Formats: sequence, C-alpha cells, structure tokens
Amino acid sequence: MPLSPVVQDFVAHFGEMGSRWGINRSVGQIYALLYATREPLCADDMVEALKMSRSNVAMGLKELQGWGLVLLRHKPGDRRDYFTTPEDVWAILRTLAEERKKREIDPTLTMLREVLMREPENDEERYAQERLGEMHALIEKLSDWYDDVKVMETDRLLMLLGMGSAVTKLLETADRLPGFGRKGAKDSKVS
Amino acid sequence: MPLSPVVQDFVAHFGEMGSRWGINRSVGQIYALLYATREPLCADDMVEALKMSRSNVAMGLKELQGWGLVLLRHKPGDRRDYFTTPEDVWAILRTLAEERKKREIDPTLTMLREVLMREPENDEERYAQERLGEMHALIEKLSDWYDDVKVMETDRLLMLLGMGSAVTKLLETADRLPGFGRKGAKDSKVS
DNA sequence: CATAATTTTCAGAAATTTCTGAAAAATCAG
DNA sequence: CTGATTTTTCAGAAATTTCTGAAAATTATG
Repeated sequence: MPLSPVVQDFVAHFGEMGSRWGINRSVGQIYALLYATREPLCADDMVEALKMSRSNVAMGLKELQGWGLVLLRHKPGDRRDYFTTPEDVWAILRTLAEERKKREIDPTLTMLREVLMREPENDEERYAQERLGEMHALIEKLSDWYDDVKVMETDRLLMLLGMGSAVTKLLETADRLPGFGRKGAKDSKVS
Repeated sequence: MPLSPVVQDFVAHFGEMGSRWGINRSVGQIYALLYATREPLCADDMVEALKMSRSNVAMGLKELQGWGLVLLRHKPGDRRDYFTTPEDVWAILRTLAEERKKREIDPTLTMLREVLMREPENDEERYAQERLGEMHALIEKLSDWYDDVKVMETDRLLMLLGMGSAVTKLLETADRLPGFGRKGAKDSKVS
C-alpha cells in the first residue's frame, strides 16, 4: 500500500535534509515515516513503504535507537518488533538537543580544555590560546545555560520562549533590583 | 614552517569534527587555522600549513565565504588575497546560527506549511497533518524566539544566558503581575 | 531440542563526497 | 596590450559513506 501524498512528501523531505542534519537519507526517511504514522510499524512495513532493503532498515533503526528517537512496541501474538516515535514533540527536542550536545559540542569542549592547560611555547601559541580561550568561554556559557534550561518543565520552557524580547526589559529592571542574585555578572551598560 | 602543537591539535580536531558539523575536513581545518592565527593568511600559506592542494583551499575558502565566516584582507604591494576570521566570537556565533537556520530549518518550515495547507484525504492523512502541525508549531516557536534573541546586543545576551534558571523564578513572578503582556499565553500551572 | 520466524552482521557494490592536477579565467603591472 | 601572478573551474581520481544481499545469530514456538 503506497503512502499518502502528505506522508510521502514529508518522508522525502526528511530524506533530502538528512545529510544537512548529519543523518543519512534512509535514517531520515525511517524517522519521518514513524513520526507521521499513528500505528507502530515493523521493519517489513518500512521496507515496503520506503522501498529499501531490509538490512538498511535494520541499520537505520539501530541508529535511531542510538539517538533515543524511537520506541519499541509489541503486539500480542506477534513476535516482530514494532517502532514508533515518542509522542511529545518537546520531549523529542530535548533528546535531540542532548544527543547533539554530546556528539557535537562536548568533544570540542574537552579538547579546548586540554589544549588550554598547556604552557605556551611562543607568542604564536600565546595568541592561539587566547583565541581558543574565547571560544571555550562562549561554549561553556551556552552549555551552562542549556543545563539550566533542559531541566525546565515544558510549560515553563514554553513560557520562557513565549516571552521573547520582553525578557530583556525585565532583565534591565531586575538588574537594578538590589540583592537579586545574578551569578558572576559585572555591572553592565544599560542603553 | 610547521604549526605549533596547540594550533596543530586545534586544526586536527576541527578537521575531524567537520563531518559531524556538516562541513568537510578541509573546510574545518582552514577555518580553525585562520581562527587561531593572528596574521591573515593567503591561500599558499594554508596550502603549506595544511598540506592540501591549492584548489582544495580555494574551494574551502569559497565555502567559508558562503557562510560569512571569513574576512578578506589585503597587504599593500601584495595582490594576493589574505583571510582572517571575525574577531568577536559572539558575532561569529550569530552568523553561524543565522546560516544554519537558513539552511537547516527554514526549508523544513516551508515544506511543513505547504503540506499543512492541503485538504486531508483520509484518516491517515488527518493524523499525519496533526503530527506535522505539532512539529511546525514547535519549530515556529523556536524560530520566533530566535528572532527576538538575535537582535539583542551581546552584553544583553550574555546577561540573559547568565541568568539561567533564575529566569524561571522571575517568570513565575512576572506571570502574576497584572498587565504584564505575555503574548498568547494561557494560564499555566505553577508547581 | 528442532524448527521457523525475525533480527543482526558484514563484505563488497553502488553512490556520494571530497580532493587533486591541469587548464582556463581573471587580475594586475609595466 | 603583453606577460606575469593569482584565483577559479572542473573532469576525473581517491576516499568515504551508504546500501544491499547473503549468511549468521538470535529468539520464540511447539
């Protein structure tokens, strides 16, 4: 049974974008299909719907499981594995963020820390370390912020996002309130 | 002249991470080298330092220019092009965010909008559209937030990041202040 | 335990991406 | 304009990634 046009196009798009997102076409397609389908699917369903080899589906599913992006389901009297995606899109976003941080950010933080420990041997190195130090500070700042945000409940996160620029004004005000603890902040210009 | 160990390792790391970040090794290495070097470099300097072909350097630079991540410089009496990276790491982050949004997010938003316009043909499509709608809402929310944040001056952005979880508490308070405009927010549970 | 159903693995085929050398194009100086 | 310098382009080589079919391993069933 062929896919409906909506799912078809969604799947195709995920396949095409896959490479930009650091996953491959098959993985993108599998995820999209599971995401847009109500019923859990077994590997053979995906083989049929996506016209790819059984082994490719298996590998794709393995990768998605590595990302924590699919859930395993079972039907009574059927020993095949069925798969879906988590329901809550915000939970999915968290998983994605966590995993990307782990893979794309943390190794660089570690590397920067290691290199910054060394004694500079000449002026060129001194400059390089200065520069890497700036990068390290930036990433760490974002990383700390992320650690704060990731433990927020979804409705609170939504609130935070919904505020947008209003936060700025609020911050300016808060900044002037005595005894409002803001860690490590020097006095900053207020336009 | 060989690279100092610090720069060497930094360059190597960027080369290796390149694929995870959606750029290739050469581009990663070129960027890292320019980032960590005080003096602007010309293509031949990079060929020598990175041991890659002249044409590969040219292509890499072209790509980095496409990302807006390198600056062109000139020395008096020398017609070669020299390159550096922008100084301000926060400015670099903005460029990166902007560009990634444009390449990795916007096309998907467009696609989702298009598909969501269609009249569902059956129940399967209805479910799919519901699901795509959730995804669309999420991405749009993040996108709107990003639009607010990207115009902040750096020190204000730093302030925002530095606040971290304190923002939550502030939000709870603000939420109770009458007449404090928070667009589109329903009453939300406060734990 | 034997057998059938299902999943996993993996060597190599296919496809894609990256990289190079050579040639063409552009830019500048005299 | 001419010739030297520098940058860009691009066809194909090299490397990497993705995908497949076949076989092995795992798991459940009677």
